Amino acid sequence: MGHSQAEKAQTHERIIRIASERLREKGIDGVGVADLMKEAGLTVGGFYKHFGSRDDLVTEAIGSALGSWQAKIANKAADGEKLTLGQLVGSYLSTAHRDAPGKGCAVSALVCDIARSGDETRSIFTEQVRHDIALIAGLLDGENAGLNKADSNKAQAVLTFCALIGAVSLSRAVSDDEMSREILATVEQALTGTSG
Amino acid sequence: MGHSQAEKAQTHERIIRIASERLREKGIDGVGVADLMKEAGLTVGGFYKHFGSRDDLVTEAIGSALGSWQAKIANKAADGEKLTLGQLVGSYLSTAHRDAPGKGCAVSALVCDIARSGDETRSIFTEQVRHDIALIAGLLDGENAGLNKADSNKAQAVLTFCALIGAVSLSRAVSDDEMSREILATVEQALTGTSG
DNA sequence: TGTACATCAGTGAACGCGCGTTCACTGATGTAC
DNA sequence: TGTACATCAGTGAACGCGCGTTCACTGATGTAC
Repeated sequence: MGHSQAEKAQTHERIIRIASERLREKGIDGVGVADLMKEAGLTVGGFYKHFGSRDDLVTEAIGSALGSWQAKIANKAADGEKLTLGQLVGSYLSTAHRDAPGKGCAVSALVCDIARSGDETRSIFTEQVRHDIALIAGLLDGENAGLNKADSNKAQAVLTFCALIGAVSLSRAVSDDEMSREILATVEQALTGTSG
Repeated sequence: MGHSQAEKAQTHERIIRIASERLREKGIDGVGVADLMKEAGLTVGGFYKHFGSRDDLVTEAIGSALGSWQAKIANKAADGEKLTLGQLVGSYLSTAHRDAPGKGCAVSALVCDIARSGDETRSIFTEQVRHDIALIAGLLDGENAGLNKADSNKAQAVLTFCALIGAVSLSRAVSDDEMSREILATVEQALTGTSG
């Protein structure tokens, strides 16, 4: 039952990290405060030393979840050579990503829930989407040597983003594994093959 | 408090219709049995004369919701001349559809929820998606006079479907109206303009 | 450097509300005679 | 055709469980002297 300032910060982050995974897996209404604290090795009561309410945690955890995937991509890009669109699309539309929503992109895991959420969450979400689309548009720069770069890249980036979100969402909801894989493979082919 | 066999069937359909709208609007966890019955002009207790449990209702209502949008499209096609891809995409990506999820396509309204649902619901969903993709592929027949019709149409239909779902989902979750409209307009342009 | 004391992260029981479900009851339907 | 009776859709109060939140308490941290 010891506690220092540093420990509190660690605990806080631990709760957020667990919550951000469980939220992506089970949805906003699928995670309970008691279960979350138990998984963090704590008891319920302590929760309110970290968050004003369950809603506050959800807002913070979704923000964290939205950022974490982008951070993963950024790390991958920073690690070695620069990231290509093909790599991004390939990993996004992989069965590994489909099967691990908790560690994956929060946009495709939570779009529906966020559409029903409050202004704060939706506003954080909006900036994330804006950022993601810009990131894709940037990657298109390398591939498209066409005319009207800025505008056409932006449009192509929006289409690409929508297709990615739609494909992963559908591949998770569909119960037929063959169809699920077909959706992922087809969209990957369309976005990285002779498209754009 | 009167009741005949015909009245019971009507009541059952009324509950399902209301539930299918509210589910699309508020998600699976967002609708309560008591509220639903109240909106249908009834009291809670009677619910179990129609459904074994809340889960049973949800399964049936989602099935109904998934079918209803397709039925709407079918009617539109049957009414006058035959439906074109441009018309389908245009109405799907309209702000009217975005702003009325309760009366719109259940796929984009509930993908995330369905991914977390039981086998029965996901299986019904799967067949609906299969059907929708076939419908789009059929519409592409009219427009694409290219080679390898069957295969390329199927692939293009999958991409189109994913983009539609993604675009509407995102347009609803984003809080910036300008960005929301941009997503819809950009994807419509990409799918009906010089794409494919 | 040691000692007394305030702070506060974490505990775990208890509270209270919402909601799905149950149940005894009502009265119109519709069948049996 | 009329009458007695069984059925069952719908009522509304009550139950019980889950879950978010509160609260009195504990004991290590870290500051004041």
